[in-house]
Amino acid sequence: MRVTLKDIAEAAGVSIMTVSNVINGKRARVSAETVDRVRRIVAELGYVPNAPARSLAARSSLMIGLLVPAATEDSLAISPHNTAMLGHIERGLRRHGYHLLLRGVAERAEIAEALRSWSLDGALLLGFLDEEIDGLDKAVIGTTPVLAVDSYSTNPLTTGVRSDDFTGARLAAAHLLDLGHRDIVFAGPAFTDVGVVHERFLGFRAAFDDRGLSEMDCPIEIVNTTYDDGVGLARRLRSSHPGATAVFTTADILAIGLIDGLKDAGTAVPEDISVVGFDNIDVSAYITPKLTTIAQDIGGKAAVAVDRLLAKVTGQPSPDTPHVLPVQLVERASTTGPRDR
Amino acid sequence: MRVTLKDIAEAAGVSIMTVSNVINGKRARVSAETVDRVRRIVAELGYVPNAPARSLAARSSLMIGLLVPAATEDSLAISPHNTAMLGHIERGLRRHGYHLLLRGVAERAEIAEALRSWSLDGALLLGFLDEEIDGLDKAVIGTTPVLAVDSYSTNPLTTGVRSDDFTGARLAAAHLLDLGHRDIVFAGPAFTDVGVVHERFLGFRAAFDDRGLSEMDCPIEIVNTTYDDGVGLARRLRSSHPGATAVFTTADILAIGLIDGLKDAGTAVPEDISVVGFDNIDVSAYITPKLTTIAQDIGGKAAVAVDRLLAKVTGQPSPDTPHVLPVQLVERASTTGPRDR
DNA sequence: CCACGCAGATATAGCGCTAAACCGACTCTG
DNA sequence: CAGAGTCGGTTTAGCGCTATATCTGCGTGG
Repeated sequence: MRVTLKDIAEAAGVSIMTVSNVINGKRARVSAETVDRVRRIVAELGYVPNAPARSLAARSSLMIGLLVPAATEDSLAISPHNTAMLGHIERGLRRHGYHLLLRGVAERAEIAEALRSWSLDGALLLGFLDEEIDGLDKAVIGTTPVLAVDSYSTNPLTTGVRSDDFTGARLAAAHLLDLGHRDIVFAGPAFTDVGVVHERFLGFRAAFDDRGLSEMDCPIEIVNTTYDDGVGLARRLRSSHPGATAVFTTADILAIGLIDGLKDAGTAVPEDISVVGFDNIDVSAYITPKLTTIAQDIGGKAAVAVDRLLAKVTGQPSPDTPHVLPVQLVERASTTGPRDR
Repeated sequence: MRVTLKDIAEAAGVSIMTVSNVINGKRARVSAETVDRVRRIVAELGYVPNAPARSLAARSSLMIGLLVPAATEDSLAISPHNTAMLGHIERGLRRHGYHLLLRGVAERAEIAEALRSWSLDGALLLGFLDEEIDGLDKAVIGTTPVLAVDSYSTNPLTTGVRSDDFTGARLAAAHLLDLGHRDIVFAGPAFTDVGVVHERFLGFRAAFDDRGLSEMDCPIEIVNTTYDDGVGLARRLRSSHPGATAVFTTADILAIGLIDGLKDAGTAVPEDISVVGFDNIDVSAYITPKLTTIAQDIGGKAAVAVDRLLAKVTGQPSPDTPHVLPVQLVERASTTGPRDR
């Protein structure tokens, strides 16, 4: 029924190992004629190697796990930014001959389980909280190469790749300040004293410091990063921060919801309120007004993540400092000077 | 180093099979005390089953392949609609204890290879061309349950799930006709005499027939379904179809590009040209004007696909007619009567 | 009191593949 | 011309797990 090495071996009149060697390109110890013959029979019989068997014997599966945080609820499980990363990562891995096991992770414990069960050759952790990454010690990870993307964890086992969030936020805030805004709201998810959001907050503050505006009040709005949360924020913004003339958000999708919510409430963007996003997802260029945002190099981040992980997988020592990708301000139409119509 | 069944067995003073039975919940032949003891030791030693070994021995991997068409070029490999499906499918599979192997497929032959190599328990084919699905005979598929999503192929091996494309297009065209449009362009990718796009074309024409407008000219614009293609279409629309007052597109992302292109060229949407999309991806509600489109029940489609596939996987006979999900017109702001300002 | 069934296990035999050791026949080479 | 390679393989020994017998007491009914 299923064609195995044995079948090929019998048909070709050689041993099973010879066939294996041919298939794996270890032609060193096989004559050219034998290679040809085996190749022909493989094609004839439509042989396809059995991956589990290969994994079991070789202790390598050519499979890379991609773990992404997933909500247990019914909301969109994968963020737009992670979705964009996903496509690039899949392509990158495929080009290198690896396969991708996609796994949404709802609870912390699942990370460990996912890592160890599938004898994965390696795993990429996309956008987890730093404390989750911190918790991954040798006992949990075992010997699986793991790399965290977008993490500020100092866990040496997961040293990975991220964007320059600090500079991004600083650029965004500088842009708003230079336009003349002074009452700027920082909108993003709850953060502790470390992590992506915290870093963006620091960058945001730094722009004020740069201009000697350290004493200035910077209202913070804690809000999740979905479209609906943006709409919700818009609803309460006028009452909670009546004087605000600009909002810096930590995610484009949040900014987009915010803009739509503001427009629905009759607040003009950018005339009444300027909005800056972060990520530069595709959609940001499609909306009206086109979103001013901080562009992350998504393709670059994915490529570095894949390269670094595969290097680790093939046993090369990996650097112990994260690769930080530059970001840049993409000035579009959602920002202008205050009362500047 | 790695904890195996053998280690547990030794520690518990039982045979390896007893441990295996406990782990797989076949407690029928194991006493309650033994179950407890083994359970405790499993937890203590942090045992996690080795999936490849299990797959090899049990000829079942708990892995479902998700194959999506992928461009070889650098463009976004996964369409927005498939991306949306992806999230729902992953969640559905995870809830049932299955894992997801995501695989972009650039060439036809890869489908066969992907299907057979990973002793997948089943596979979902997302949005492939009908002729590609047709080519999947017993010899290619083997015994792997396979289900095609969004296909009109009559291949009984892949009978799956799709939306009611015909009705969707008919609704869209009817909507435009009812608004008074007569010169409507059909914009979508090249199609043959079968398949999603063809079906939408038939539905589009049917709306004309319904109104006794069979003789009416329906210009067709062959265009791929990306944002950029939409922009490109906008550029040539005025010259190629100067009289057109409305465009029906086969994908939202194409419609969005078209709208942006038209706006850039100074053509007002919907005042000068009405645009209807298809899919109702999230973005369609974010743009300005909000896109009138045909909503597919993405969550429903994903759920049915998962349910049907898993039924097949567990050996239940599967229906030989595709599950067709209803669609509905979502009337938003990108359509209005011609010259109706 | 003896086959007989049955709970509670265990022993055996692979699944399909690979790593590593081994082997015979040649070819060098000093 | 003996010892040391090389070539072109083959054999052996699993990887960690599961399916399928098989075994061992022990209570039972006839």
